[in-house]
Amino acid sequence: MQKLITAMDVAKHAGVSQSSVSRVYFEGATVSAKTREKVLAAAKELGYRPNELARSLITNRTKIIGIVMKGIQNPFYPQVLKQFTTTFKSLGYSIMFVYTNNDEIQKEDIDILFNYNVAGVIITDASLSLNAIEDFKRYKIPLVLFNRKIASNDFYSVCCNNLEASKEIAQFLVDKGSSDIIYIAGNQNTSTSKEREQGFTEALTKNNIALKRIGSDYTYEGGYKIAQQVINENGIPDSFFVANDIMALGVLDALRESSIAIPEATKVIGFDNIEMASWPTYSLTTWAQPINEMVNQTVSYLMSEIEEYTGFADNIEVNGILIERKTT
Amino acid sequence: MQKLITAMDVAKHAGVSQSSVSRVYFEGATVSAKTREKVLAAAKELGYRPNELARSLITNRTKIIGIVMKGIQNPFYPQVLKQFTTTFKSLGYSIMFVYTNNDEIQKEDIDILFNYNVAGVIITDASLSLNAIEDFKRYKIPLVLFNRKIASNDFYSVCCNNLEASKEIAQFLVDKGSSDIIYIAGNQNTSTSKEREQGFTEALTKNNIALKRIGSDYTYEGGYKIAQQVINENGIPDSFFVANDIMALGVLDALRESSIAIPEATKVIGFDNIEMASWPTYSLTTWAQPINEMVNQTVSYLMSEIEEYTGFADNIEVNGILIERKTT
DNA sequence: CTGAAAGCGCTTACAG
DNA sequence: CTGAAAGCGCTTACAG
Repeated sequence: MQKLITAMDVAKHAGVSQSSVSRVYFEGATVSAKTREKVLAAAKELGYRPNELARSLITNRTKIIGIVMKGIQNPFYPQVLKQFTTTFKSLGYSIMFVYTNNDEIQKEDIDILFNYNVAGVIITDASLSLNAIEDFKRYKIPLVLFNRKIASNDFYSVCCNNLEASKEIAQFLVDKGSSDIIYIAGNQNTSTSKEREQGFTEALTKNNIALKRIGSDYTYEGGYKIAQQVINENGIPDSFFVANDIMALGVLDALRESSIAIPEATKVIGFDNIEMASWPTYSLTTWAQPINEMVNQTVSYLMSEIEEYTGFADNIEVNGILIERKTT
Repeated sequence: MQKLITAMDVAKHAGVSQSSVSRVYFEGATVSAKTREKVLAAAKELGYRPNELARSLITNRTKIIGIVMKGIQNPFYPQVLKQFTTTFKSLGYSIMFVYTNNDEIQKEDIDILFNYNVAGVIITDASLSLNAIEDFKRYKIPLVLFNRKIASNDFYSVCCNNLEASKEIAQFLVDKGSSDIIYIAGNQNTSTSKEREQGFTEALTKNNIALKRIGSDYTYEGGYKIAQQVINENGIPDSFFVANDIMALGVLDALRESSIAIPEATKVIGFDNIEMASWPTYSLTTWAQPINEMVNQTVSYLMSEIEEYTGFADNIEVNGILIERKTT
């Protein structure tokens, strides 16, 4: 390994003390313009850069945010990741990325983040095992559940207002004249799918319509298969409310393969407003999740908890908006 | 901030020295079974975990790999990210994720990775500014350019064999009877687009066919617009070779909107084999990039350079395979 | 096999 | 404003 240029090397070269070098790179420290100049010149010449690891060790705080993601196959999440990365970068924070297959985050998934002493963690589209919950509490690491909440209410979560959204969606379909409606759910036990189902059911009940529910898994293939099944077995309803866009695209494709006219014979509405929903082939009516605002809420909570840990928990719900396109 | 449990705390609790605690957690160190037991028991009780930052500082090496990604909107790359994360995790490495908008990676994009003293870096779908090149050389950080190469040949790159692939694609189209063929290029200056164009041109020339080339930008919208333009201005060719799948989907959608029968009136072939290419709506013929093998080549190079830095550079080309679907 | 001690590259009271 | 010194939590020769 290459010998690192350290603050000591720069100090010698500049004829100042190592502390002075440190002060030049530490925001808020006071150094005279003259010293700063000498240090920066020496640093440039030697190719010095402050070692972030040493910094983190001595200050006992890192500028790393852990992001744990499951559904990276769903185009919604790369967008989210992009937003987070960009926003945190502007605040001087880096992203440690963890991919997991677990619906319920396990201790093993996050161990490494704790070992690196991350400043905060964001978990998207997954819940937490008891083990993991304990660790977050024990080590007082700020956590935000993004687009998912957990039953215990022990952590801060940021979601779209799913209940309100699905009520509006239901009313929208009813107003369009639908009375025979199928809800295609996402993975069981996910708060998003449950809430969307709940709001939807409530609004339908108000209109004296019984909900038909079919379970699926938040994937394109899941939506595709379920729609085929509906076509073959149940007959086509007036409309489908599909718990996320990527499934809705599967539903659309299956309906088309059976030459079912949309929106004439049946209507389809999704959730998320992923990029593909706006493609002319799909032109999917959907609910836009306000990613920007959700990201901002998450970031500002984390920043304040990093500043001073309180463990404060809340479920934040951000309003979205219906995007009407050609499938309704 | 919470007081950390350190090796010293564990040592006192277990009645051994701090060195012994360290040895229990350091692979390859020798400790008696008895000591190990005492230490682990104490550690468990106290909730000790070795501080990765202190470790990295003293050993002067981290277990962090930086991944710099530009095209996260293209579904090809989330897949790549997933593979890298999974593979590196099994090797004990974590991922620091950097998103950038720059076609040419700038010093600012990677500064933070150097400050964290990452063990290695992967840059996908982007090239390097001179500044950045210098830094990688100067600090001797192993680097792999993934799915992109740069002119200077100074770094290891891992790509699909674009030249061979595009030759085969050309021959495939010619064999299908095409003689009027348009190539829709990706971003200018990207090695992938240039190589695909070159191989394609060579094979067409052999068949006495002149290439028609239109530049675009590797996005869905880009493909869509170009195809509309072709429809309105140039007339439909026998077939399109589109430099990546996401653009090809845009092309398909535009053709369909104009009710152009595929593959009867014109054929379309893409590159990447992203998941959506297999969706029944698209069923796009394409070239499958062997992601797994590309990832493995990247990882094994990085691992050996981390073991012992040589700065060895090479351009690795991995063979892919034509996936024939319904658009040809 | 184990412990005492040096040292990784920083920040930060403490004097001056 | 600046320097000398302690200390963050580890690894690793060095003795024993």
